[in-house]
Amino acid sequence: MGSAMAVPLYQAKAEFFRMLGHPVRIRVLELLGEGPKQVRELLTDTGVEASSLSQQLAVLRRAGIVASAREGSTVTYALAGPDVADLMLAARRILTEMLAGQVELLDELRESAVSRARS
Amino acid sequence: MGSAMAVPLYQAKAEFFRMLGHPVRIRVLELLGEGPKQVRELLTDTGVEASSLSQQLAVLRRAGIVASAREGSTVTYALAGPDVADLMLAARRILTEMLAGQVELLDELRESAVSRARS
DNA sequence: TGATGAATTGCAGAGTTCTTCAATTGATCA
DNA sequence: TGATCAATTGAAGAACTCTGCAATTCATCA
Repeated sequence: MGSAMAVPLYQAKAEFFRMLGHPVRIRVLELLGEGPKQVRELLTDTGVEASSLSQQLAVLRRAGIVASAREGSTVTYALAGPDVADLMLAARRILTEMLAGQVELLDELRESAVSRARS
Repeated sequence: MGSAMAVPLYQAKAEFFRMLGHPVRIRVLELLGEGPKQVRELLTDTGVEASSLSQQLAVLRRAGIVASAREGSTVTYALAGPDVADLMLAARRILTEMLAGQVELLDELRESAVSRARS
């Protein structure tokens, strides 16, 4: 404990969320939530360029949120720990609520736009 | 339901996380978790430039995660709904676990670096 | 060994986000 | 009204991220 260069917690949090902030990375994490997957599977499931996927996998690897293992000529990825799966579930739950909230908000906005138009 | 231009869910998620991915925005959300705050309070608590804070508040506002209300010459911000507070709590919990995991991972890395150095 | 397939890395250009300065809006009060 | 404080907006440059091409690594197998 007590490193020479402690990163403030709020900054670590921000970096963590930023790391999650990319559609391909989200998809990969959700796919890995189902279980370990080979890169070829991730490739076909996401439909992105091989090198582009690799770049995003590298981001997740550097963050320590996934782990890769070479098996012969193929590479398999998996979530780095059970917490990560929990995290993805929590995020999904939270986001579903959030998006529901946004829909309501949208309705409100629509409503007030209408009343503004009427006046 | 069923808008003309539905955004894929994983993209909405990515945007949401990206929106969280900034140290000042994280700090603001945590401060607002304690209760509504005036901009002046946020200013002194975060210590950033006024215009910089305003920019970040605008990001949170556009995302619909905070709400602002003018009261005389000052403006007060609050979390836009109870889900948001839950979200922040969940994120904190998750991240604490994650960071603990990272420390372990770091220990492992240190360990393997040492054994590599030995061989 | 060389040819092939799987995955990664390096890199350049396009695009996005951050910060800061200056200008603006809105409210208060002498 | 004009002076002042609070907060926001606009805009420009620096910094960062993303994509896709080309080159590379690593393993397999004829």
